[in-house]
Amino acid sequence: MAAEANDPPHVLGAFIRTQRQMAKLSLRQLSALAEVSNPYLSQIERGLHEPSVRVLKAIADALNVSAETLFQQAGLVDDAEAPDDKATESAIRADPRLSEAQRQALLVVYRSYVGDTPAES
Amino acid sequence: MAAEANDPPHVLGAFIRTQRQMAKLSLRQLSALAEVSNPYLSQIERGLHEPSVRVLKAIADALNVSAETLFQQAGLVDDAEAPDDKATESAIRADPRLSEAQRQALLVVYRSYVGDTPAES
DNA sequence: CTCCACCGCTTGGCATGGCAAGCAGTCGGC
DNA sequence: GCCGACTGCTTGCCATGCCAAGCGGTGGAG
Repeated sequence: MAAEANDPPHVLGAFIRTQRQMAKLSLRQLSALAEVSNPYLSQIERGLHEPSVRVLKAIADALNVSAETLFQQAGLVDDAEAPDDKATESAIRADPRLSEAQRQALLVVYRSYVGDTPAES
Repeated sequence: MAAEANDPPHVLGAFIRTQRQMAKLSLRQLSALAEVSNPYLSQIERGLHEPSVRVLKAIADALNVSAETLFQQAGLVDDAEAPDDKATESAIRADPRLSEAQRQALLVVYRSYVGDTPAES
């Protein structure tokens, strides 16, 4: 009953490793960018440790991913929180710098990403 | 001269304490809700410790504030620059429903619309 | 083949996170 | 007066985060 996939640190580590490899970085390169030691990064990637906020942020920065994304992987947005589904859409709608056409285009793209059909409700 | 205000843990602690008092909760009550020990919560509020991700999330939950808000107080969102102009960009960055690739793509499109070059780092 | 540079991983140890137990102070009832 | 029940805080102590040093393995240059 290893249940690897349910282990939060394990999931986070796998995600980080994947991101690192996609960015074509070696473990040491990333560790240098994030200013953490290379052994510790290795341990994080293999799920042996749950990194602190500071380290998590540093890694997110070095990988050019948003910190929120990593926090999500770290298992902290599991249920009770309202994920604020509408936040992005609202922001796009309210943005004064967009023309109407641009606004519509952006919304279409965004909805296709999140799998939200305009809803014929 | 203890630069209290600049100490990330100190700021975070003060914020938590304020939120707790606004919610009319005693220290022990909040500690029970968040499932952390009351002495430790006391230490966090006074800036003596920097809580882990797990504890931070638990406290955010118990206080009914978004985890993101606490992370911001914890000093890990140095992107920050987001007055009015950046509302849309922030929303995209924070959106949990986007994959990293999608997030980047959306940002590129948005920036091309508003004529904003990445500018930073 | 030897050497050097890189890869990722293991090990020991110090610093910090986090808790159980116990402290002093305040308030209301007896 | 004395007593519980509440407030927040201090003090050991163990578990964990995090790093310096060193390991074996691979691949190209001499």
